Amino acid sequence: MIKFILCSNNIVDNNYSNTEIKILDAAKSLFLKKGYSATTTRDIARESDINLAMLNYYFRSKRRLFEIIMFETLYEFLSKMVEVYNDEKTSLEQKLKLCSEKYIDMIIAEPLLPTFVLNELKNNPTSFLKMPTTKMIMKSNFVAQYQEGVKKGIYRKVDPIHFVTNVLSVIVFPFMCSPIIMKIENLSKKDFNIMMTERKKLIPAWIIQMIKK
Amino acid sequence: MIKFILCSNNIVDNNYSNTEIKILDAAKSLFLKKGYSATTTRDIARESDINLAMLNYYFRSKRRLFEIIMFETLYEFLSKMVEVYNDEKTSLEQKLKLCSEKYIDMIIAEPLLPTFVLNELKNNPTSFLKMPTTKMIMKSNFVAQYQEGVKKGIYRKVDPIHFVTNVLSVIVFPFMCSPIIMKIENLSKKDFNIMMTERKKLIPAWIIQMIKK
DNA sequence: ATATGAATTAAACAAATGATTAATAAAAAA
DNA sequence: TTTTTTATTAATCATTTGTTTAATTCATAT
Repeated sequence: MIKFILCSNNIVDNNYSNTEIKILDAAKSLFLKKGYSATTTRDIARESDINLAMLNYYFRSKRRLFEIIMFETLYEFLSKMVEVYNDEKTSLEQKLKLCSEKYIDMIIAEPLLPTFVLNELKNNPTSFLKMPTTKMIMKSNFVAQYQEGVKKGIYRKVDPIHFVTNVLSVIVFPFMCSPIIMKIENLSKKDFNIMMTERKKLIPAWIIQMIKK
Repeated sequence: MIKFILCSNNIVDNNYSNTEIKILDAAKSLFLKKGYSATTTRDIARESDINLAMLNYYFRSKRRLFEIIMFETLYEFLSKMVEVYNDEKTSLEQKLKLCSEKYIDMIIAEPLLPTFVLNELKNNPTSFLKMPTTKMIMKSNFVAQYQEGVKKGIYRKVDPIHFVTNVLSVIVFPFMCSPIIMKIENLSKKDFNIMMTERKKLIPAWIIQMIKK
């Protein structure tokens, strides 16, 4: 049984001391903002207002601290996915609506997460290998419902991986382009979030049109 | 008039000496692979097989070298965009086909580019501000044709920024997820590229279904 | 109250890193 | 050829960075 927990806003049983939590919070914030290499241990010490030596005292090394944060962040991310995708009670169309709402809210709350995850994953794909929930998406109720629809002749047939990829693409990618979109459309951060909120309703409709015969 | 040119495979009039080109090639490759902070000047010197001091002799600082590469990379990326989007002879549907083909080929040739650009842009959005072609996409023939279609009642009406964002999302995002997709689908790099090549045909059809009434 | 272990601190270390220097080699100009 | 400019090299500098140490404070149990 894994005993992990990352940040102060998490609820799972938490063995971490105050100091550890301060370190983890600051480190997560900095790693997300600047990435692994650009974040120094002294940055983390300053931001969390602890003595530099405490980082190594509690977490042994910067690398190990990073890996704990990476694991927790990935786990949190994937858990929220699985939750929606495997709900037996909802239809495919409801799931589409639920997951775009949930993801968009989640990323508005933590906008640096997607770029961070995908970027650090590129440098170290093995950290993803360890995650249990990884393959669950393709075996989820969500995909099964799509394939049923194909059988019934309601939906067009494509490899489910394309279907899932498309859904995630139109949800997540715009956030990764936020600096570009904000620039070319002259949007404030607030305006941008309004635009993303609009998409909560639009995306399910687009996806349905995309697959419906 | 800007006189820039980055790498050996570029053709524009090139004032750079052999040594400079070796440095630029190695630096681009390393910056793309590892990002700015994780790349050291000694890495670049080793990879380009030049003396460490030559980097500062020719480019003054690591930061300045990076900015040259970033500018050139962005410029190259955006130029290819504008080319397709502003072609007066092609229809919207042809443009969709052309641009998904062109982008997918481009990213297959340089798969690290999207993550690199978006990641480094997050750290320094001003570098994008300097680019001239930035706002051209929204004023392109591509967008105009979509809006015409809306007027004619052929296409559903949404803010063009959503339309453009969606097109780019389904083209680019899958590449940024390549480690994930390869993992959950058990694909080799070759298999993955085949899958992306499939999408060249699929994407234009999806987008049309998405917007057509 | 005292002793024991855990938590915290300031200082220091060793390696890495961006940048510079001073000397030398090569190329171009005189 | 000689002079002058440009390119290249090895060595060095000053910081920065991850990590450790040794001393000190704090908390807890005896």
